[in-house]
Amino acid sequence: MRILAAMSGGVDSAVAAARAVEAGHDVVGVHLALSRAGGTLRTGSRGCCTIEDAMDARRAADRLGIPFYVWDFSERFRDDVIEDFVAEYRAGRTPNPCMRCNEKIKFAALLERALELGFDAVCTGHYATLVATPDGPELHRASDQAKDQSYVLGVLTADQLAHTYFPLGATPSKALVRAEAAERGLTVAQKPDSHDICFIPDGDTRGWLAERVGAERGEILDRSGAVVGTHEGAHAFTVGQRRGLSIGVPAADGKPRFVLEVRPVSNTVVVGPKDALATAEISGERFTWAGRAPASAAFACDVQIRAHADPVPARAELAGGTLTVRPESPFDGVAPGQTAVLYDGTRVLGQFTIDRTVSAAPVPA
RNA sequence: UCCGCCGUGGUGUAAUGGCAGCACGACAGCCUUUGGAGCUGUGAGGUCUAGGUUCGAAUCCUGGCGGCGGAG
Repeated sequence: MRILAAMSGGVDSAVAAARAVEAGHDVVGVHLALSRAGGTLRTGSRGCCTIEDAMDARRAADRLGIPFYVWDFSERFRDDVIEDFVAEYRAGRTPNPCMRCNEKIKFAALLERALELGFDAVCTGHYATLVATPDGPELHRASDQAKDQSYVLGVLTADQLAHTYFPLGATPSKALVRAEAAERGLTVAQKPDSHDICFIPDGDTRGWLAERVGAERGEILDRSGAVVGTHEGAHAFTVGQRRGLSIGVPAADGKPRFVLEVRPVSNTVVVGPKDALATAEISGERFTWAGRAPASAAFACDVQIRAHADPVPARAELAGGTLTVRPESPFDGVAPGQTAVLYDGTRVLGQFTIDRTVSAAPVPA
C-alpha cells in the first residue's frame, strides 16, 4: 500500500512510520505545520508543531530513507481547531481541541489530500488498534491501557477508519516503543511525551484564553445564589474544577468546593460540594459512529466522559436526533463541551459532544 | 450605662495549666497529547493588648481595646 505517515517529531510517529516501512509499504513522511506564528515555538518538546519538531521529524524520515515533506495546514487548524476552542470557552463550555484536530485536520484535511495524491491510508503513532471485519474496520483500545488513545480517536467515522493505519496499537508498552526507536537509531528515542495543548506555547491556558476571550471580573455564587467571591474571568473555570477559585473563606461545612456551572452571559461561576457534581444523564446532537451504526436505537455500552476517566456502564438511547446516555451510577462532574465516547468492551462505538447534563443531586434547600 | 459571651495562620475552628492541632484556601511536585479530578508535599500563627499569678499561661486574675447578644 501507499502510506502517508504523519510525523509529529515525536517518538511514536517515528516508530509508526518505521514499522510501516518494515511492513513493506511504500511510505512517505509528512509533517503538519499547524502554526505559523513564531511566538508559538515551544521549547522542551512540549508541542507537536514547533520548528524543532519539524526538524526531528525530518531527521527520522532521513534515517528511515523515506521522502519527507512539510505541509502547511495552519489556516485550517486556526479555523477549525483554535477558533472553535475560543468560541466554546466564550460559550462557557469546555472543548477538547485534540479531538477537533483529529476530526478536522489529521483524519480529514490531511487524509483527503493524501487520498487525492493516490495514497491508500494515513499512518499515525496513536495507541489504538483496528480490527478488520466484513463490515469494515473496528476501532479498539490499545494493548497498553496506560497509553491508550482510542478516546481521542472516537470522532473517526467508518470512511476515515477505512483509510487509517495505527502500527503501535498492539505494542504492550511505550517502553518497548522507545527501545525500538533507540535500536533503529532514531534520535527522538528519549524525547519526552508531549502533553498540554499544542498551540498554547507556555502551557498557560488561562492566560492564553484571557487574551482572546477577554477576562472580566465576575461573581462566584453558591447554589443558593449567595455571592461567595469574585473571579477574574469565567473562561478560567470548568465544571468539576476545584483549584483556583481563591475564595479565601471556607464553605460552611469546611469541605472543598467545586465548580458546578459556568454561566457566560452573566459571567458568573456557581460552586458547591462534590456531591452536587453527580450527573445522572448527558445528551447531545453532535454524534458520529466509529464504523457501523448501532443496530437498535437503545443499547448498553460503557461511556467515557473525559480522556482520563474510567469508562462506566450505561444505557444509550437515540431518539429524534438526540443521543442520551444514562450511567448505571452517576458520573462525577461532567463539563458540557467535552466528548463522551461510547465503548462496547474494547471497541469504540462512537461519540458525541455533551451539550446538556442532568444533575443526580437534588438542589438543596 | 449595666449584665453576659467572645477575641488563636488568609478563613473557620481545636487545645480550659504542660510540644498550638485539624479543615478549607494558597503554593509546589506527581499524574496526563483537552479542561478538570486525584495523590504527595510545603510554607505561614508564640494565641487582640498591657500587666499579674505560676517551674510553666491560648488556658487562671486585673485593666484596656474590639466584636456579638441582652437589659428601657
